[in-house]
This record gives sequence, C-alpha cells and structure tokens, in this order.
Amino acid sequence: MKKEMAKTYDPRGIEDRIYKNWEEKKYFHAEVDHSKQPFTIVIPPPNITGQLHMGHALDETMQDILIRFKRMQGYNALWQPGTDHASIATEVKVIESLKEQGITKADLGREGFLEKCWDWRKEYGGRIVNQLKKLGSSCDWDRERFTMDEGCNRAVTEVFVKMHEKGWIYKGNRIINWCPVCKTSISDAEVEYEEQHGHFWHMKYPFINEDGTVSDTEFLEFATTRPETMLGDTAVAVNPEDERYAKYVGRKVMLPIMNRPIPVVADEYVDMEFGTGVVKITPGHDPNDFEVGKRHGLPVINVLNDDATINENGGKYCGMDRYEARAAIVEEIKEMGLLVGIEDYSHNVGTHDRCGTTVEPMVKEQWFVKMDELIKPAIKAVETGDIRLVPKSMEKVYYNWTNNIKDWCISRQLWWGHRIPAWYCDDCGETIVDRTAPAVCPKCGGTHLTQDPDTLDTWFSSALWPFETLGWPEMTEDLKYFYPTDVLVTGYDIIFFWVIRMIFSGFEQMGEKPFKTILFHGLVRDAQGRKMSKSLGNGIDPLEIIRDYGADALRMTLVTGNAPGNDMRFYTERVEANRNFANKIWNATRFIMMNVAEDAADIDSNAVPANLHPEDKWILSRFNDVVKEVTDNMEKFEMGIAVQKVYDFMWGEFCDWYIEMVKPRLYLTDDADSKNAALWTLQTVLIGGLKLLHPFMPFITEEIFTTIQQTEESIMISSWPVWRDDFNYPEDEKAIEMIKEAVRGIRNIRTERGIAPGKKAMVYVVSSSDETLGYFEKDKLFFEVLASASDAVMQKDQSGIPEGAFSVVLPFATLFLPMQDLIDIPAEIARLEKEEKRLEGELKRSEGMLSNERFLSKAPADKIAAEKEKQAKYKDQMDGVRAQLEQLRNM
RNA sequence: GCGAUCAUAGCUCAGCUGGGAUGAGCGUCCGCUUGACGUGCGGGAGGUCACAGGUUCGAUCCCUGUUGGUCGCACCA
Repeated sequence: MKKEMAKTYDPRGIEDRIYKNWEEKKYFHAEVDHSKQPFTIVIPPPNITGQLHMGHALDETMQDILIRFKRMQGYNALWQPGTDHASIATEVKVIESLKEQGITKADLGREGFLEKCWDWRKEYGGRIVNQLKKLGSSCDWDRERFTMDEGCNRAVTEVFVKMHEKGWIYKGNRIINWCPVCKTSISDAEVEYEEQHGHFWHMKYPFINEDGTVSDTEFLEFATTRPETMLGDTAVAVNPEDERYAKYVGRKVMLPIMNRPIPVVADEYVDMEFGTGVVKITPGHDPNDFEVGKRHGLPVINVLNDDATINENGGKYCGMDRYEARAAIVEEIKEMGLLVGIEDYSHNVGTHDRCGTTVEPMVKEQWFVKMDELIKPAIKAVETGDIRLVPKSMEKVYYNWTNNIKDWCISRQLWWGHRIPAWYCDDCGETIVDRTAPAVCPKCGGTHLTQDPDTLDTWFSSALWPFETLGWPEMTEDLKYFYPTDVLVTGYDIIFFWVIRMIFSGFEQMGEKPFKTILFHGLVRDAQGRKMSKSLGNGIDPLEIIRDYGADALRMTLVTGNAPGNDMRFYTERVEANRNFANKIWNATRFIMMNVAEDAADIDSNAVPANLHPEDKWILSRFNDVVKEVTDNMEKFEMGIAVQKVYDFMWGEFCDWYIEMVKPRLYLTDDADSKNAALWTLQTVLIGGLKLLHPFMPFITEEIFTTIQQTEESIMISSWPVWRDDFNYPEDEKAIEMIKEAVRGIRNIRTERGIAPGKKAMVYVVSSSDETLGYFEKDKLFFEVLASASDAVMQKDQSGIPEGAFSVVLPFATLFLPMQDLIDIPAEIARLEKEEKRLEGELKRSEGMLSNERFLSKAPADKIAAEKEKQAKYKDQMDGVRAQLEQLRNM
C-alpha cells in the first residue's frame, strides 16, 4: 500500500501517540496464562522523590529491551512496575520544603507531617512514572505498586513478625552508625568512607601509683584522631604479646579531665607495630573498642547527644559541639603537659551517604536482623549457579559482602516509612510484636500500650519487592506463576543495599530465589568520564535528549557498545549518530514505498517468489545469519553486541549494498517478475530488520511497521524472527558467494583504480557465456560504482558488448568497460598472492593443530569439528584464489 | 592493606575464555545536488592491541611481574 512519507523522520509527536495507543490496547498487560511460559522482570522501584536521570534511562532501557524481546518471542512477559517511598530521601525533601514555609517537623507532629508526606507523594510520585513512559517502557501499569501501599505494608509487617518469632529480628543495645544531622541510625551499607585530612594527636595518660596518687613520671603514650572521645574512655589496651607493656597490664591510668581511673587491659585487637602499641578504649563510640569492651566487661559511656554535642557524661564540655570540644580538649591536654605532639594525618572517615555528615558510632538500642543464618542460602545460590551474576566478576563483590556481613540495623528514627509493629506496655514494660495493635498487655493485662516510634529502613520493604508486588503474603496465582522472576537489571552500586537483601528475603519468605539472573550495568558518566551529579551540574537530562532526538535515539545510545557492568560515557554526538540511523531506516522504507505500486497488497513474507536473483538470496541468507546471531546474543544478555549487528546489517549491507544492487531492476528494466522479486525481498528484509530493531527502537519501528502494513497490528506483539530454512540456499552457495566477491571486487575497483572523478553509475555485468568472468558471473547483476567517463569507452550499440566487459549504466547512457580497464591486474595479482600466502599459513596452522595430540585429547569435540570445517573452508578458498590467479595471469 | 577491573585508531569504546586488527561511532582529509536519505554517498589517512618476561607450533586474548587509571572492601586507635 502506497503512503506518503516525510523526507526526514521526526519523532516528535509520533512517540507519544504510539505510546498512548499501546497503553490503550493493553499490550503491556500480562495475566496468568498457563499455555504460555512466563518471563518476568521487576523494576527497581524509583524513588518518589526522583527525577528521571541517565542512570534510570539506562536501567529502564535494558529492561524494556529484554521484555520486548521476550514478548515477541512468545513469552508471557510481565514487567512489574512501582515506586519506592524512599523513607529518608523523601523525609529530607519534605522537611526542606516545609522549612521554606518556616514550619518544622515538630510543629506538625507525627500525623501532620505524614499527611504532608502523602501530599508530596501524590504530587510527585507520578512524575517519574510519566517520565518512564517517555522512554517507551512497556511496564504493566495496571499492576503498578508502591512500597507503602496496603499490600506492601502487610508484607512488611508479616515479615517482621515472622522473623521476630523466629528470633531473627531482635532489639538490642549495640554500636550503630548515627547521623547527627538526620538524627537517625543508619546501616553499615549507608556509610560511605571518604578520605579526610585530619590530625593525629599524640598524648599520654599518667599511671596511678600503688598508693593511689597520680604519677608524674610514668605515662602511657598513644595517639588518637578523635580526642573528644576520651571523655568516654573506660580503658587503655595493649597487645598481650607485647613485652614492653606486659608489666602494666592490670594497673590503672588516670583519665585526665574526667579524673577517672581506667584499667590497662591486654587485647589481641591491638597492633603492636602501629604507633606506640597502645590504644585508648572508648566502647561507646568505636565499633572495635565496643568489642574490646565486651570482652573485658568494660563500662560503656555515651558522651554524645543525638546532634553530636557533648552530653552530661562529658563533664564540663557538656553542650559543646563535637569539633569544638575536640579543639578545647586538645588545648586542655596541652596545658596539662600531656600532649606529646601533633601529626598531620589523612584517614578514611565514615560519612552518611545521604547528607555527607560524618557519622558517629554510638551505642543505642535498635532493632536488628540477625544475618548469620539468613545469609547462608544467598551465598549458596550464587555458588551453585542457581542465581547467575552477569558479568561474573560481580560474584567477588557479592561474596566480599556476604562473607563479612554483620547484623542489619533496621530501625530508623524517622517518621516516613513502615512503622515498627512493636508495642510496649507502659505498666510492665513488656514488648509485644504483632500483626495488629494489641488491646491489652498479655503479661499484665494493662491497656496502656505505646507503639515503637521508629520506622524501618527503606530497604527492608524493597527487599521484599519481587514477591510483595505479586501478592505476597497471599500465595496468589500470580505469585505461583510469575515467581521467581527471570532477570533483575540493576546498577552495581546497589548490590549491597538491595540485591543481596532481596535474595536472602526471597529464600526466607518464599523458599525460592527471587530471580534467576542479575544483569548489572555500569554508571552513565559525562563526556569527561565524571559521575553525573547535581553538584557538578554536569548531568544530561534524558528528557531533553528525548525531546531533541527521540527516545529511540537515546535508547540506542545507551545500549550500543556497552558491556555488562561497564561504565559508559555519554556524548550527544553518539545520540546524533543514532538519530541518523533512525532516519536511514526511515528513508530505506521511503525508497521501498516509492517503488511499491499504488494498489499493491501487502506482501506475504512466507510466499517466497520462485525467481529470486542471487543478490536477493544473498541478502536473505545474510538476514538469516543475523537473526540467528542476534537472537543468540540477546539470550546471552549481550544487547550491545546484538544491536550493533542489526545496525551494521541494516545500514552496511541492506541499505549500502542490497538497495543499490536492486535499483536498476526497479528503474531500468521492465521485467515484472524481477521487479516483484526485488520488492518482495526488500520488504521482507525490512520488516524482519524492523522486528530485530524493535526492542531497541520501539517507536520508529512501530511507526514504519504500521505505515507499510495494512494491518493495525502492532509490531510489539508480532513475532520475533527465527532462522528460516527457505532463506537458506545451499544449492546457490556459489551465486551468493559471487555476490560477496562482487561486493569486494567493486570495492577494489573503487579504491585501487580510483575511477571516480565524479560520476555514479551502475555496473552491468554482461557475458554470453556461463563461465565466471573474473569476479562476476554472467548477467543480471547491477552494481553501483563510481566510474570515470573518461575511462570508459562509449558504445551505443548494446549488441556490441565485448566478451568479458562491464557495462556502466549512467542515468542517460550506458558505458562499457573492458575488464582490464576496471581491474588493476598486477595489483590484483599481488593481492591474491598475499592471500595465497596467508591461506598457506592458515592451512599449516590448522594442520598443526589437528595433528597436535594435546589439542586433540583436550579440546572439546565441537571445537575439533569446527577446526576441521575451517580447514575445509581454507582449502576451498585456496582453490578459488589459485583459480583466480591463473585467470588473471592469462588476461 | 586486601580484592576486582581496565590499558586496542586523534577521542569514546566493541572484540564471541589463544589462530588473519574483522572493527564501530565521533573527529580528520579528499571527492560527490546520484530519482530513499547531505541526519546522505564514495574513498583515504591513522593501531609494534600499556611495558617486560613466560607458556604455546602460534598470544591483543592465558600466566607472572612492572607502570598508570578506576572501583569495591577493610581500615591502625
């Protein structure tokens, strides 16, 4: 069917229209259907505070490519979408916006504040979803979930209660990371270490003599980076092996300022080699010291308030900020003559990844998840390959974490999030953990119960995402059918936060892994290789790119030349290149449309015409190869390679060669059969190519597909191309090989002869004999070539075509060129001799390999077979080369 | 400190667990209003695949080491 098409492809307007149509037709929706195999991906839920950035764009693009590919392959493909409440991130944003109005969290109270949070969610929660749609994401929006919707809330409570019953969730006084700005505890994963330049203060504590007086001659010297913590010191430690200090163990030193006698203890934690081999022990504010303290029964003294000012345990420093106190304490120690020296020192300091504040280790009562047993199946699953990590190198990173895992601190002193389902009896102090609020205390019967004010770590609910979105804790049909999901696509930066936690949660709650494969991608960086960040202002807004170049071009840019797990740099030049590719495909379609007759019906790609020319068979068999390879790459998650192959095939072979070859048949001859065969092939390969391209460029492929087909049916629900026996022509191998030769020959002519001062023409190979003519077999082949009119011999009478000549068809004239004029025979002979030599080497190599016993005994059978096949191919090629040489030498 | 990973054309990167550098995009130079496309067409220049050893008939690919970069983890107070 003939249709008018614009000269350039402009995605604007088209993309939104198409997306709307897909949504209306419910193409993204999946229902349980036991006649089909499921293929499931759950989206990494973007934060409701989020704005689409390049990281999302990459993540969503990869998922959409996979889901569209599988959908076309006939799977029942479900892409489960949703958003994350992002406890701390959202709370911070809401507080900020309130601040502008001069309101604080406390002014509103818990209820009021939460209302504001829900308002925020209502206002901004949908924004990111709309942005995902701009990308073309084929998520099943009917199933959209939110980590704080009713179902997820139930799931969270259920997990908490169950794990508590099992003893795997407990409340305890342990050392945790505290953010003095956010005023909440955070997990180990949320601590980011950053190098800071500070000082190393060398100081000394005096011994206490046997008579109880403080010595002015005997001291224990050590160094610290955090002098203010001395206020909470409860011991000084040395290594038990350390002979220098053995005699002091058991004695006491006087903690200056606080005037508190503290013991000298021996503990293996102390490194004798480092510094003086003496460490001050502050169990309240250092995780290692906390452990030492536990071993020696030392008291724990917390000297900090929640905002990191010194508390009443800090004596006269009470109320002072931690850094002010540090300076003042150093000053006082100096005055006391106990400061030995100051050294510049750079070390890594833990900061809160959210706000950058230096975290303070503190002992606090918090809720924890016991990890030792929980993590076991998660480790095993990766070890046995039950869960596959792509790329494999991520396994090391994974084990690095799982093997050193500590209990997970899950309580947060925040309001926005899942409230911990624990109540305390005001009368007897009993703790009750239950699915619903208890009315009376089971222990004392008291009715004054207060719920724990804390909420849960955001990642606690995210960890349940793969099954809570499918209906858990209800064992729904969805869950039975779609779980475990197939692939998780995510960045390597959240492997600890999210991926590992989903895995152990999946095994614990479902008894089954949450996904079979994890596909990691890298970071999208700017053109200089820097991380895109708000503070640098170097972020490129994907929405702007979509507006200027189209989502297809953006998607292509994000996925081409990008291997799993690798970071990529983003250049607008690359987007342009992909926009150009879209235009190329558009124009190839235009060319075909212009040549299709006004009243032509759609072609039936199954009705293969009988009279295909060699070039038709060539492109069809090439298409067949590409289908096979691309499918293979897709199955292996090698999307970058897959798309590159389609790109190269469509542009480099289909457009550059096949379309050019076929032009004379459409323009210059009246042979209807030949014309139809060409048009059939053009359309068949184009449509096939569009299908291969569809996962990557969903919009333009849809636009073209619906333009050239008469059906309304969408390309996204069409079937993925498969290898076809009727596109395989073993009996015509020679003719097809000839096309390849011709392509090479023409290249040769174009380059080595430099024939082209400016005229484009078609070469028509003519010969009355059936013999191979140099590179070309007899008749019917047209090729584009740059030919020089001055090099050509004009012959008006076509009957006078000399044996073994090319005809060069210009728009208004036909030129004939003797073979000798087109081919630089000596150069060609030299080239072939080189080729002959190469093949000789290749054959020698192959023979060597196949006679090598070690190779034969060790190599797998298919490899040996492949080598044998190669050898046969080389022999064939050698014969060909020698025959050509013979021919050229006789010319 | 431990571990990972990278080093290929001027730039950014692909390269299927050893067998012709087969490369791509951008840039650059030369030539093209040709009836799909100048968002195009044709062509050229440009690489001792970081360096040094080793294994092998053969190494960009495997091993060891060196140098340089990136990342993760652990940090000694």
